[in-house]
Amino acid sequence: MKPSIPKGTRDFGPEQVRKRNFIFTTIETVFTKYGFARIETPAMESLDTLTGKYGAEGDQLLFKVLNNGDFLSKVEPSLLEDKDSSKVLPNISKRGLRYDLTVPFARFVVMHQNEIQFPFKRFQIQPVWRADRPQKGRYQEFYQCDADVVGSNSLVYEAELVQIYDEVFHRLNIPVTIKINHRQILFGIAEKLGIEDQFQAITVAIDKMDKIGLSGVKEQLRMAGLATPHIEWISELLSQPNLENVEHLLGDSSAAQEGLLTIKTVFEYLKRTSLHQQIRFDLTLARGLSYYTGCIFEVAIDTQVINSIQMGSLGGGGRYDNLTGIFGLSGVSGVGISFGAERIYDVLEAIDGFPPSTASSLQLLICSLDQKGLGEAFYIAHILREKGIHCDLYPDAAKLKKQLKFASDRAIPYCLILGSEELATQLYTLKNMDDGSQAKLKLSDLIDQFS
RNA sequence: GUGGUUGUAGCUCAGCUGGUUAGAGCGCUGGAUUGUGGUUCCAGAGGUCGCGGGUUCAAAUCCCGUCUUCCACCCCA
Repeated sequence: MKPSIPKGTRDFGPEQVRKRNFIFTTIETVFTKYGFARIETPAMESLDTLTGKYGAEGDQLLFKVLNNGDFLSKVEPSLLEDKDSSKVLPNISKRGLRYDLTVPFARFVVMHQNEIQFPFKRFQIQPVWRADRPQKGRYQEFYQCDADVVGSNSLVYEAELVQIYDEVFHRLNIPVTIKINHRQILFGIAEKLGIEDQFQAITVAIDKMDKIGLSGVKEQLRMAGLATPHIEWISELLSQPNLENVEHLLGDSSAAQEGLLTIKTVFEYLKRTSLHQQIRFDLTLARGLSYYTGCIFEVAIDTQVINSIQMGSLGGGGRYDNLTGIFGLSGVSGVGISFGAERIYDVLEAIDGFPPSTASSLQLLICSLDQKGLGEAFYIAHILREKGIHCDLYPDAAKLKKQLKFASDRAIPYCLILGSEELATQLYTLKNMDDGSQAKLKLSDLIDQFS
């Protein structure tokens, strides 16, 4: 059979793993510095835990795991005849692959609430799975890097998370804009116009601003059934999207007031920190229909600095008031952010931003010209490794040409050559692969040179 | 989920409206150099043309299905 892997999944070779780890360890370092502790949760969760948390569309994108055993025999024959998948599904699948890290985390918090000290700061870097249609930068298996704080309403965490975004992208050397908004400000628009029931339609339309422009948003609102004066009013609001103007136009909405105050407080906290990245209030940021209730964040490439790459958001997050409520623990507020590692990878690849590969961690390769030399090479490798020297031996007494090419291809800086002459004199030929020079050394001198 | 797109040697790609043994560059292997790589020269190996079916005297080429890739929606990281 021809080997293949499922669509939207990937293998990672050594070089890709190195580059990915550069991203992961950078994120981990910063998370840890801010006091977040790493946890891990299983790839599979009970389907009960996952379904209904991501909306009807999200449920469609969940990967379900079939029950073990003869699962069909336990299903009512009438159910099978109806061919209604949604009815049969609960009978044949109890588990699914996690869709994100936030819901499993909420489950974790509720299950371990008695062991956890609040506010609890945790981070998690693990793969998640979505049965989405793949595109470039969108996969069915991909990693998320999440940091969340639960059990506190304090806005210092909003400010901290902004700092984390700032520092991670500074360390990765990617210029970004950190956008911040507040759900209550968006709700204020609907409230002010007295059309609270249209809140979702309004946010979905506004969210597309940077993609389809003001006229496109107006068209969307029209299709959603908003009255023309309302559309014009929203249009005016969107064309003056700085904090002062929004305050002026929305100030008499109580919801918007709360949101505006929150944003101002966060900016106040950040005022005396030296941020490297652009941070901007952005009224058009809406973050879909997800569970956020307070501040929302999104990170995108700073197009003022880099305009050559089209790339969606590199991260997002926000505050959710009652995430653990569905698992029976109410009154726990949380705020969190996520990094899109796959997209960050693509950006770093595009701007050539990865640190240069030290192609080999090996300091030297031991080459032997005959069987006797190979035995000696094995022994010398053992001695050198005991001294902590990174070395390897070519596994056969192949042609020297082949062995040197092997070292050359792997950018190993030195080769030690063991032939009959070297064995007889106990003086080993050390070849510098950079300039081609050679020297004869005793084993003790060799150890001195490399340790 | 809707509409479109892609698949030829290890890699990047040619192959026009169907017509003999499907090509190139790079890479790989061997030799020039029987103990010296990264340069050069010479030679060689390597392909179920994504998979399955159909049309035809004849299919990499046309048709259908399927998988995969990428794109636009939807949504999202």
